Amino acid sequence: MKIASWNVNSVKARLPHLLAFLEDAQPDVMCLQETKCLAQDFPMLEVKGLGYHVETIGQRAYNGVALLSKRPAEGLVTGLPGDEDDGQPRYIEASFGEVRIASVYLPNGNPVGTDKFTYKLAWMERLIGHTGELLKREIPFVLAGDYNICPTDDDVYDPVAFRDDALCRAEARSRFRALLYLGLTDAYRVFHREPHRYTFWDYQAGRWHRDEGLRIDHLLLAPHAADRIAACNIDKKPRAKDRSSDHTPIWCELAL
DNA sequence: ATGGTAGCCTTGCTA
Repeated sequence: MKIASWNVNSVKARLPHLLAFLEDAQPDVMCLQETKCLAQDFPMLEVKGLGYHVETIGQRAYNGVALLSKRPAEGLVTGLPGDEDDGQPRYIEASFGEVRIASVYLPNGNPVGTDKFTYKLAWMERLIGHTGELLKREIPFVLAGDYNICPTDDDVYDPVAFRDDALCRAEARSRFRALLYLGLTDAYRVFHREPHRYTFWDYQAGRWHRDEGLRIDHLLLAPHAADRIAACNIDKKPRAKDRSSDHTPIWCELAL
């Protein structure tokens, strides 16, 4: 089973690139973030035309997540549990056979010192709590998405410049590590130990051409999924295209 | 050199 994740930075602007990726990579489940459109405005026909089912929640201009899948989703959960007043569409989760998969769009949190950073940390606390609930079920699951966290300085092109950025701050990194201490596995690091491998390159200042990026998109595996991991990689080809997202897809293969 | 780019339905916000 192949699972991919991609922050597309507007699914409507990225539709040709998304369709090309689905055709080439043939993921069984594709997790999208920053779709930036209401569910009613999602380009359903084009995606369904490639044989994918679609589950999505969204709003105009910001946020939005989706699960595209070759088999229909079951047991859909929309919104991260733990705060009824949080209306930002950043989390969607469902089962595909025996595997449960979530598309996660963790808050950016910049600038530090504002309510945006407070919201990020609170959201992470809720994700930690919900992960604990999922672990109790003792099923294979994958939390895939844009975490807006560089786990270590090896995941940043310029750690000094980003020292006080919300993506690198200790408060955020410690909560990411808390997810790992609960038993989740960073799928990319199972196969790749080298530093400076990225999933995001800012549009500005020629960051892509200089390979000055961040590793902020992650596939976190529950123990029963980590037991079955066969491969994981970052696919840089979509980032090289014209009119690309600032992120590129990451995927893993589970022997399930 | 405190810049630069992209998307949205904008004239600023978010990233």
